[in-house]
Amino acid sequence: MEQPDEFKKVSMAVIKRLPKYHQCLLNLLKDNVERVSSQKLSKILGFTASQIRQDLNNFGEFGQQGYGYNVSQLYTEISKILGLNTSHKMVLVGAGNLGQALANYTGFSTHGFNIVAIFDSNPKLVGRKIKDISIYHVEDIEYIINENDVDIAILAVPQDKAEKIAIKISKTCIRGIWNFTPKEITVNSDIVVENVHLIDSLFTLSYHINEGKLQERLIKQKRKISLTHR
Amino acid sequence: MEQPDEFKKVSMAVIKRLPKYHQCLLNLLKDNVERVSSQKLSKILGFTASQIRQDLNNFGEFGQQGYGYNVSQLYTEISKILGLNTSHKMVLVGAGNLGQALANYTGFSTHGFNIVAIFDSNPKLVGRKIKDISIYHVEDIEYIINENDVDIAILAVPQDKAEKIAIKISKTCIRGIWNFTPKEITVNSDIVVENVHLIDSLFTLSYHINEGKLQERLIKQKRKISLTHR
DNA sequence: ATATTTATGTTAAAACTATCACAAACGGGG
DNA sequence: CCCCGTTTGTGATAGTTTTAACATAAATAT
Ligand SMILES: NC(=O)c1ccc[n+]([C@@H]2O[C@H](COP(=O)([O-])OP(=O)(O)OC[C@H]3O[C@@H](n4cnc5c(N)ncnc54)[C@H](O)[C@@H]3O)[C@@H](O)[C@H]2O)c1
Ligand SMILES: NC(=O)c1ccc[n+]([C@@H]2O[C@H](COP(=O)([O-])OP(=O)(O)OC[C@H]3O[C@@H](n4cnc5c(N)ncnc54)[C@H](O)[C@@H]3O)[C@@H](O)[C@H]2O)c1
Repeated sequence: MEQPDEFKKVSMAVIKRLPKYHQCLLNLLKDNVERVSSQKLSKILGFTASQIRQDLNNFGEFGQQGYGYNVSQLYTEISKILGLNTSHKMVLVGAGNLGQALANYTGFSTHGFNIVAIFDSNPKLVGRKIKDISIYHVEDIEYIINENDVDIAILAVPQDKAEKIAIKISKTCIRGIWNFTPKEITVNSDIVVENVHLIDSLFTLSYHINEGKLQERLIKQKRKISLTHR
Repeated sequence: MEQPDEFKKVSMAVIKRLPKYHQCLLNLLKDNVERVSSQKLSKILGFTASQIRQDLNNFGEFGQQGYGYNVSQLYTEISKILGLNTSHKMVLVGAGNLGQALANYTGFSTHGFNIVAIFDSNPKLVGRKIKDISIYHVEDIEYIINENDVDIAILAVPQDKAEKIAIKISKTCIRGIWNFTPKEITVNSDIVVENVHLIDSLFTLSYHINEGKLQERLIKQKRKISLTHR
């Protein structure tokens, strides 16, 4: 089952770091920095230089001995790898609290991610606009997605509605779902799902805040806490 | 420098799964399920039964051979580990698009995370309320945090303001910062920072959507892409 | 030209995670 | 009370990710 190097799957750990490289290189580019070494990147990003070289080598030989990496070239390559060289059309489903915040945010379109339509089930919202983007009734979603060649659907609906909508749009030309509901959605197709589970993030923060007390508790007990069910 | 077992640091990978266990057990509890085996949890969560047992063993011996885990007990224990047995006071900094969405969300308080004050620099917002929570001027933030024994600060301000505010509140009784700005903030103290980098999440989604094309490109080249800087 | 410095790509080792496998403990039924 | 099926906790194993080391190549200085 050994695969040749070229087709070896890139690990999730590496992929998660790519946006950091992208951001960092964009900053360097803005500062008119022409070249950068893994060493310098290491200083900025806090990853080891070795890791940076290995990460980049998953995708190609972008550097040169004695010179380092050309900032502009590397930025372009990483953009391509992340699929940022072409722009993306998105739809937003759910124009509630979170949906409206996302619709009003300008930071996505600066990277080529544009919301082209918004959907809701609330008749009071349908027909309105957010930043010139029309809100349509969710029943028209499949048609509008296909008609406009939309890439990505942002899910910001109540969690009990998430699954149904996900299944619905999985029959369109949608390639990815950006899911803001706490629900773990599963679509049986080649659609990619990226979850933003804010509660998990908050709980992780809480864990770290609580870590000290947790240790104290264990130290007092002098050994593992053991339970019996009655 | 070997540490005894009880004090061995729990790995990040495990911590990230704890909220999943918590959610899952809450669901079981609601369904009045009394006991559960690692096997059954495995079915629900998609982790291996072995991993689940090892994860839980980082914190104690919560199960019993031949019986499994008592849902209610395990839920309580995981809640304690995550620091959810006591309620948390939070402040929100930045009452813009995202800030308002977060302030209006009820899902945090159901887990004991309550926003007790909101801060902004915009005089038009100061004095108003969101869901009965007053918006104060950000210059009063240190006083109000300390006065109310606030745990957590939510950062939803423009990114160029993030660092300054972070430094300011790091001198209060704040224990954790939940950072929604793209800025990587560093506070030189024992304050925990949890980042929600939405752009990174979107880029990761984009990567996966683009993955197919990326492979094609590599296959056509028949080997790694190699660059020279001139 | 040639030597020296810089810095990559890559191989090897170390550290970290996940899975396997099984003895030991418990529950329940006869 | 004892047997048998269940299921944990754990030590061993396998797999993954990170870090270290270095041969090699380009750039720069001499
Ligand atoms: N607001 C937050 O800060 C926040 C934080 C974490 C998670 N979330 C999650 O994000 C999701 C949205 O949160 P929110 O606060 O914006 O909720 P919300 O109730 O304010 O908005 C939900 C919107 O979805 C619309 N809707 C309902 N059913 C629909 C359907 N079938 N099709 C299309 N639209 C439909 C509603 O009309 C409403 O406008 C929820 O799942 C929530 O759990 C929100
Ligand atoms: N809205 C989104 O969907 C979204 C998505 C990703 C990231 N973000 C990030 O979240 C942050 C907030 O985004 P937003 O869309 O809500 O922006 P916004 O401009 O709507 O809101 C920012 C708010 O912060 C206030 N503010 C400015 N300076 C302040 C200061 N010194 N102290 C206190 N308050 C101050 C402003 O008055 C404003 O109300 C930004 O860093 C943004 O990059 C937002």
